[in-house]
Amino acid sequence: MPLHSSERTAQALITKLAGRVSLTNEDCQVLLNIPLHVREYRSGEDIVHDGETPNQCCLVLDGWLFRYKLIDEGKRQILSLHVPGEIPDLQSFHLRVMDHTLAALSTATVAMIAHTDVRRITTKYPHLAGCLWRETLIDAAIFREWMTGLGRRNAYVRAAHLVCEMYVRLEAVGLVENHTFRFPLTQESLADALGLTSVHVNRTVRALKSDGLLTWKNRELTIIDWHKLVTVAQFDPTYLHLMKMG
Amino acid sequence: MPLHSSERTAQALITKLAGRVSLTNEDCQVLLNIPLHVREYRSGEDIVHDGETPNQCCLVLDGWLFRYKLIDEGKRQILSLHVPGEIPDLQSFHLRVMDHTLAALSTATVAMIAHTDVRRITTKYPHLAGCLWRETLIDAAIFREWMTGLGRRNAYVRAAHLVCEMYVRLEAVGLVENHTFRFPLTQESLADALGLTSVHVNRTVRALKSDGLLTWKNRELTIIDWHKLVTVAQFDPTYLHLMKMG
DNA sequence: CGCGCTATTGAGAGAGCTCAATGTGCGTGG
DNA sequence: CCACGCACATTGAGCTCTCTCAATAGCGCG
Repeated sequence: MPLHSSERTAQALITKLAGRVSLTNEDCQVLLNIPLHVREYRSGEDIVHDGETPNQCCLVLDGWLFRYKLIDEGKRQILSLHVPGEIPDLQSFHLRVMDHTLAALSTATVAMIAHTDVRRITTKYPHLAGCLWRETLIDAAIFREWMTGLGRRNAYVRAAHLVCEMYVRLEAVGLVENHTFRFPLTQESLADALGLTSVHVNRTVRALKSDGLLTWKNRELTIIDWHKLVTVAQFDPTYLHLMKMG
Repeated sequence: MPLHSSERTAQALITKLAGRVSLTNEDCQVLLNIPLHVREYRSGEDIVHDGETPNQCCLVLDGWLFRYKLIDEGKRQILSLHVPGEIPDLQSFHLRVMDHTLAALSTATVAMIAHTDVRRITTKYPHLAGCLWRETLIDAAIFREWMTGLGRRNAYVRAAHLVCEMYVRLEAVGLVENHTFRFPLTQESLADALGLTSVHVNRTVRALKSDGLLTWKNRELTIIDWHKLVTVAQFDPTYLHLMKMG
């Protein structure tokens, strides 16, 4: 029997959280009953803008989102990439004003959750509050790793590291098949994520390909030599905190 | 009448939180009753190490702490600086393993808080849980700003931006006097925070000084021209989320 | 068929790095 | 009170990673 639309969507969140913490049956029931408002975004479309004061946040159901800041004369830094099961703007629940913009990287389906509902749940169910808090902390852990790359890793290593990270994150939500996954970035957006120019990304990616580490074509990326990639990137997935807790 | 030592220390946290959210009398009472264990650290001493699984976190009472990651061959990225009133490793409450190291930047006094006590409080007082959650979100907001600097700002602007940030953060806890504050970094640690080499930091700082923006001597930094500094850095303090909420 | 977006390539320039030497201030011990 | 050691700061010179500018190529879609 097919699930209701709202159940199907909340299921994404449950699956994600359940992969990281222990959820009781009650927890699951509560999550399944959150009112959701499903919405589609086109690639490149802004969802919540820098400076706004949102009263809802969004759960990614399908496609990728990303967050970015703009500084003088069109310079852009991409702060994070978000895949299904994540709530990229959960911070807006406790921080009134957006200090960056959330947008769709590809065509994307998201489920909006009202802050009032989040408040109701976090007040009544401390364990669920803890789960959500934890998600925002993992977010921050990823920021720390990116900072380290931006400050101390060269272009080649930094790119390799990002590929490792996205591979592991997508694996965790079942979106990798045959070492292959959708990687819906343009070279320009990849450049903005890595703090480079698109010209240099082009050369860096070419090197990664010609060194036999990966292939990337038509928004599909395939890992050719995981071991070498991990070695190059000095990739240690601890910071993704995928282990269960609580 | 002098406060008890533990009251005096918890007061630091209350003052900090009260500057950002509304605390009820009950909230304050709860905070004042947290068992604390005060401890001193020498400059440079590690407090919690990468890979550890701490069962407590620490409130800064005096001095500065910092967090960092080490990568191959001694490269170091400083991820954050922490001043009195902050709880730099609060994330360890929900993330079992440390993905970075917390250390003392200067001689520092901290108050240790057991995770069990945090759990007791956050479970029973959702509003306080929210306050603490919010603190970790502000942490993450600062990460985002630093990432933007690391990826997209040049050395001069990045350094100016950090000075602006620390000025505002210290102002908020009353540690600025006459546009002057303690800035206990060496050029080497500043370099690791900015993702530069100490040689380049030396030249960058010289430029900031000779452009009449600031002075910095004997670990004391004075802002000479705040307006120009803000303009150079394109500094907008929104991301510090100093406005009250909730 | 042609427009628009994305990717690719070349060549020159520059911000920031590396290596290495020198300077400065301060605490310690004789 | 001076000598010494140590940590930190400063400076020079050459180098390289990444950027800028600009041109060309490929591809999907109306």
